[in-house]
Amino acid sequence: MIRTHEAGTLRTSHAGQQVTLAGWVARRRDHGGVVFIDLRDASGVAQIVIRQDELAHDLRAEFCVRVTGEVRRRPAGNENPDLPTGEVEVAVSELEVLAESDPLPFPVEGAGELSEDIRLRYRYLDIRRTEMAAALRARSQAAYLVGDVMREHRFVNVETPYLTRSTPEGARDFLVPVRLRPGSWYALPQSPQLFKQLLMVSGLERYYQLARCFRDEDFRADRQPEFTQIDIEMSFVTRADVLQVAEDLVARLWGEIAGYQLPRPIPQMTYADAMARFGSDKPDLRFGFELTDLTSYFSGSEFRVFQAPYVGAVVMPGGAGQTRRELDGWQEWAKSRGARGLAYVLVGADGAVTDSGPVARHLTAAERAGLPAAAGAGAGDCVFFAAGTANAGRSLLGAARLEIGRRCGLIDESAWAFTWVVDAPMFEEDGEGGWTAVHHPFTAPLPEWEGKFAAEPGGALADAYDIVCNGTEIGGGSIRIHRGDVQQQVFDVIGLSRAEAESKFGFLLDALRFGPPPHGGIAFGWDRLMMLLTGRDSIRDVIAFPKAASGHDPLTGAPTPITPDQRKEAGIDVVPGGGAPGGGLAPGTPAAGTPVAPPAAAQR
RNA sequence: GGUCCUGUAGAGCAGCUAGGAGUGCUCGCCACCCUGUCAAGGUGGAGGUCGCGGGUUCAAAUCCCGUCAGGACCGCCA
Repeated sequence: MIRTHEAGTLRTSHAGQQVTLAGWVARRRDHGGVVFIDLRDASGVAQIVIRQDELAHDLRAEFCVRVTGEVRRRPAGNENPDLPTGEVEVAVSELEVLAESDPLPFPVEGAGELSEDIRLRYRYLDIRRTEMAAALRARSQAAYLVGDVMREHRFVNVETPYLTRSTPEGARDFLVPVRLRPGSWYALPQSPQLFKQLLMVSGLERYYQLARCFRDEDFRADRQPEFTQIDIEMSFVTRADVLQVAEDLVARLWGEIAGYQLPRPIPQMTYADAMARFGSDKPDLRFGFELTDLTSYFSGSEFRVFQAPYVGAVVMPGGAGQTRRELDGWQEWAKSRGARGLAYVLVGADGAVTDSGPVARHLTAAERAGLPAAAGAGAGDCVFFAAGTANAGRSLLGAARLEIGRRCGLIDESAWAFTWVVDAPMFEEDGEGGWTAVHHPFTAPLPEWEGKFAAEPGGALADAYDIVCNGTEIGGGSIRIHRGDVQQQVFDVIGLSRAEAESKFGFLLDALRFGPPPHGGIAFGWDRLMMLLTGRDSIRDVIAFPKAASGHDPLTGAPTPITPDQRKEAGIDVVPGGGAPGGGLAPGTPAAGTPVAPPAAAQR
């Protein structure tokens, strides 16, 4: 080693020792006759003192240096209590510049807010900053904890392929051309879902993996095109067994990283409850102000807007004091979410509904009189309404509830509020008269729905569970279908023909013919989970080299065009069907609107 | 595909509502001074296509149109 000690480890017990340190110039304080340098390495910072060395004046921020000298107690009164090493300093006898640094594109030390673009372009400098380094260290520590917990539960860590088969359902795939089979493409996995189910058929019984997943969809602050899941699957289990393991994992992570003792078991609520009470399948339980259902209250109303399948309300405490401009702002807010507006009434200081707003004058005296109590509003509050279909109305009110929570400071930022949301619907209408799987088509129905989900898809409930923390879904899973006939019924409901099913999932259906065990699992969004655990606002702050929100990598410039030669060699423009090895079109009808038909299943 | 916000020196910003010379702030950078600082301090200095293009105007960082880039959200994300 070219150093004897790490800077952040020096203490008074080292006083009198000769040490050699190596690291970066975090700060320099040049007094002419004496120069102080804060030397930073991965362990922390130590002050070094340089006298009568001309080289010291030429040091600049982020020079990489090596120093040798004696550790001394600082003179009385000059200790720095803010620094772990603040009682000592190194009196330098030798100074060597290992590498100089150009002037920095942005301050590495003491930086406040920085544009993310420049941080990503010089990500290696960004990671020198303690906040970023701390996030990556926390992530590493958390990954070790996951390994510990999974090993204690005797899970087998298996790596599943990154080069796999395109599955047209769900998100868009990232595609990889294959030189040896011109015109044929691999897809990067959206999740290891099918492989982990195959591993259950294999009899491993307990599988986990920190798996990279790829989805070619638009970005959000908490969404990246490649992201990591803690992927878990278990055999011979019921829902309760999976939740037990999941809670063990979450409890360990929050206990050791956030110092938070997770209450066990984590409470559960049904999907239907979550939607009715919070207007969301991932409710933020850090504050109350649940939605109220006023459908029956207004069932006889003459007000045409309230003659709807669903009328609901949410209360904004103190909202009656809002200016006209603020109330109009809510209309704009609602319109930006695709709603017509957000009706409201204001409750006066006397506890009675005032005449303000466009709704109050349409209500009868009786309706107005009972409204505050029915909506749970008190004097000075504002009641927002949504009327329409239950789904749309509740979603709007749920979003309004979150917005109220933010604007009114109702959310305790230091709180952790976990819940399971269980029993989601199996299917939802696809808008074209058919059904589509809410979760994925391998999700098992609740036991009581097993015999009848096909006859009544709209009401069928899945044996599925999402874990929600502070209004963010951090994981989700289900008990899977392990019988081929049930799987086939699901495919029938979602209108997937036998030929299509065979073409797309034939390998899974094959496997289900060979004694598949009952199984189920869960996957946690690792990046999102770390974002919560480290208190960051963006998933990009817990990923070493993320893509920018615009969809590219400012550091490397990827993605880039390829050369005509690369294009030719990869066989990108080759249309399979006759010429390509193993070619021929898939059996059944190729997906409509797909210009190039997918190749036949390769397993045949 | 859509809505909104942002773009001014190397970094972070103010200036824009109400047009009047690149007017300003903090940090950084360069030179010099300085032997106890720890966001060191002091003196002096350099650094600008006000994202880009067009329009209105006697005059545009400022108003209008377009465009590009970055960000947040809706759609999308089984």
